Amino acid sequence: MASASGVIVQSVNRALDILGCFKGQAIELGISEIPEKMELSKSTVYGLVNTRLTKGYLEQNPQTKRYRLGIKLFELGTLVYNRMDLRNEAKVFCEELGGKYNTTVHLAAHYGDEIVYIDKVDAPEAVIVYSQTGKCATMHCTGVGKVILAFLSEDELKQVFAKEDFKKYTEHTITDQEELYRELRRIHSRGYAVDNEEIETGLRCIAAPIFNYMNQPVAAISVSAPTVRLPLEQIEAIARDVQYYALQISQRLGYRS
Amino acid sequence: MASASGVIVQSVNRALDILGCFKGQAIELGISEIPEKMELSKSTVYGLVNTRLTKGYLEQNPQTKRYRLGIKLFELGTLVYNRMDLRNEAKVFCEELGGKYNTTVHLAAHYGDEIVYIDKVDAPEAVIVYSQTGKCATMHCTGVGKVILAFLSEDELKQVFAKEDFKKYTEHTITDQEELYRELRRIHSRGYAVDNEEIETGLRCIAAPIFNYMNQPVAAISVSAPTVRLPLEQIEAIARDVQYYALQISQRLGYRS
DNA sequence: TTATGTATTTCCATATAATGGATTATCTAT
DNA sequence: ATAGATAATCCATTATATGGAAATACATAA
Repeated sequence: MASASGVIVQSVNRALDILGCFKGQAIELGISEIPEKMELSKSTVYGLVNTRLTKGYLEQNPQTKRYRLGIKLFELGTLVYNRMDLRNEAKVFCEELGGKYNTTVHLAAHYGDEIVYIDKVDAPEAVIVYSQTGKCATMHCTGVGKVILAFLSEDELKQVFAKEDFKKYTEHTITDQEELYRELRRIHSRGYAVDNEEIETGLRCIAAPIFNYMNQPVAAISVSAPTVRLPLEQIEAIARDVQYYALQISQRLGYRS
Repeated sequence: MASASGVIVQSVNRALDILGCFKGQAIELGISEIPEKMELSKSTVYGLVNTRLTKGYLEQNPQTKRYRLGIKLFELGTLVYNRMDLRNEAKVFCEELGGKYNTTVHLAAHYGDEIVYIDKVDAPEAVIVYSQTGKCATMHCTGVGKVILAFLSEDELKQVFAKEDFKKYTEHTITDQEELYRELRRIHSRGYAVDNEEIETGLRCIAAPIFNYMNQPVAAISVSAPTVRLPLEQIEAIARDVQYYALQISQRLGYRS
């Protein structure tokens, strides 16, 4: 994925970059705001945008003339969602795990150089549920992120480190690269990761890796809950269980230890 | 949307058509199966596919070398989903309606010349739930489809009729164009549509239209349940309630009767 | 192991089609 | 009515996408 080998069609590439502009805060963009974000002339952007528009990949607000991501992306997105083998295999295990500890369970997958949440099972007693599904996990301060990093090869890890900015979310967030390396080694040796209020104060999280038949860490599951419900002294016991479920899923993917 | 006005960038257009090839039964396609489905040379397709590949809009199975829709579509799809104003506005009303009659409630929106299910609230007692979300509704044999058709202008209706093939799903499916016209007039005058086992035997469904501030039928909601739970003699009463909720949503969109 | 067939990937010269700059049209607000 | 801002259109130029052919990779069978 990250390997930019082979033929790249410029206009298609640019059109895809334009879609990327809509991932930020701005839900709608005017036609002249897009060239500001990328080195392109307005008329070039216009052609690209207009092409996507006619196909429903972008929509235009008839009042404001501004553009936003279109329904076709939703259609294809749900297709991808429904066809995701990993998600389908993991579903029952995630539900069982969540029910056991009354925690939210996340399933995240590793694609190229990002980790994407692909499913979530809410805690039975959950009150407010805000879905991370479809979003990218930060690598350095989430359980699923760290545990996948911990099992990557040295090369892959370097590549990820080069792109990730180690933003500080809480006072527990590990922002020092050396310290993160040590943490990853620790995670690797014990087989699970703990996010101890590193992305949000008051939230703790235990994650274990999922491997495919080639022994690659293609995904991870995690249980997360307020610190009071995941007390430090219980972590090791729960982690073993998370690892157990992760192994079940791995085996469904053809993994044999 | 359907208006192919303005500049169209050929390669982008073709790249989007390629994505469309993956909407059918075939989840994965080989590079040489794609040119079969569209008038293009293999190397052209290769360039287009490869470009999408590097951006994560397509993925390649390393074993089989075959392609499938990529994670980026899922990411953007969920963005679209979360940002859909209509869905956010309608949510509470759909839930209330579903709870009241213990039925599944669907919300579908009208985009260009298709009607897409954008949300679903399961019946509280539902056992098997299979989500239509993200899929297109057939226009001639679903409640939401018919009720939106019924409020389109003559021109728009003609355009839709030209594209839709009136496939017969059950013995109740209306396949005759003239008969469908009569049905649509009936729906228009009484303000709601009934799908009486027209897409699936044993399933009945009542739908009402949602209008925007320009009085256009931009969406519809429907309640659906096994025929035994929506007996014919209760339909009119329930329909009035469905219309009521639809009106609430319409007003949220700025509609003023 | 070698041969054979199938599917993918790469190469390259050519002409087409995408591009950027300039112009015009369309709104919005004053 | 006017100004200002933004969107849409036009068009000549050349960079770029394209199709045909060739090469590679891979799987299956001899």
